[in-house]
Amino acid sequence: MTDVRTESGTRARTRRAILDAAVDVLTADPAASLGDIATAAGVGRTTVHRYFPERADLLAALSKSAWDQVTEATERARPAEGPAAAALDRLCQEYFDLGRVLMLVFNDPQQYATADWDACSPADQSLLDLVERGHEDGTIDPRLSPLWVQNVLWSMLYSAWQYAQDAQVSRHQALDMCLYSLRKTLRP
Amino acid sequence: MTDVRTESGTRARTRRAILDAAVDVLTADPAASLGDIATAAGVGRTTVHRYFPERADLLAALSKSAWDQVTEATERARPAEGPAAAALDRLCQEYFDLGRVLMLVFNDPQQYATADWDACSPADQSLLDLVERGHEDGTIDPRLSPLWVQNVLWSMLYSAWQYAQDAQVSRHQALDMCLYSLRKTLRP
DNA sequence: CCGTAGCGGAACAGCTGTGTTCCACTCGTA
DNA sequence: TACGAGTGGAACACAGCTGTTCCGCTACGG
Repeated sequence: MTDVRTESGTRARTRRAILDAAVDVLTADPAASLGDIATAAGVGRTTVHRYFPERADLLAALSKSAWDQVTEATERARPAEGPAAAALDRLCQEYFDLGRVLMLVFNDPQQYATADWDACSPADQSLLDLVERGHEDGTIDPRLSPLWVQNVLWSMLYSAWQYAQDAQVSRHQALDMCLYSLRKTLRP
Repeated sequence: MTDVRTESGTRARTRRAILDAAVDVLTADPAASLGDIATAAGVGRTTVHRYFPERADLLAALSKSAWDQVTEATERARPAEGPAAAALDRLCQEYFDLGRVLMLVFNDPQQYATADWDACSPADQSLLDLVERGHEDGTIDPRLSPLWVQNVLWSMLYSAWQYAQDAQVSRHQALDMCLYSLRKTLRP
């Protein structure tokens, strides 16, 4: 009945509306109340509680949603194919498109850290593997450890999102800058 | 009487203790209560209110403190002397030492945005000037706009702090990685 | 030794967010 | 038309944080 997968069409739709609104509102103000989220979703606060009994449940669902999106994006980028540097390029582009959803799990990781997320996720792992492959095939600077590359990739993405907001620059241009800089950094 | 500059020795000391504790606690949990901060400072909650009547006053003082530290660090780096790339190196090192204080104003800029801070501060401005100088003297890649360099610098610093925490890596090594990567990115 | 500066703690009222319950409303559909 | 699913809103109790007041304590200097 309450199983997500066997939900009716309407229920699934309002559930999504709430989650989407939560992303919008919480990125703007991480301490926003459930009332704010409900309003943004065009929904009563009661309804929010119907779908997510406690605040933590909503946050967990949000975290899982983000996790799923990252996993899908990672698969789309086919990180194991071709030269490592090129694969990392694809990965970067895919992640960039996810946008705001990821700003959340960045800014307060401890908020959204659930059982799924805290451990080294498959997506994280495939990135680390990718970097090691790059060390071997000579397309990534061996002085840069996988963990450091991971850090730089994410923070560079963060920069790009910020840049697209602050400067009057298209998302495409911001991504270009990001890729250009990242390539220079990783180049052997 | 309540003027910060004419405070007695003891008052100045407890004021600092509260501010320091606030940095510690708020970096760990941005939504921490005043009680938590008071406890961390080894001080009664009443005392906190004696120095900072409202929460906003404490946050403003924190913001101002961070602002002052950034300004001092910027001056120490002498951003207008020598080749631009080298000056930016010095700037990066100075900023890195400020550490956690800056994580605060990053993570929720709208929290700490005061009249001083929101406008383009002298520190920000001298960084932007520095990059333009680098374009002219040929030590910084002209394809990278000043604003983008600013974004990258800060997020690279953030990476380094994160890296020093997560990986079992000394702060010095993290800074080395940061500088190495930044140099590669900015190189013409 | 006394007075004052500085502090801690208890107590209080007010506010905001949360979680819950209950009732009424509006749709589709059998 | 009657029914049930899905919803919104009002109302409530509860908890936590905040800001304030007041009282008692300690330490230090004249």
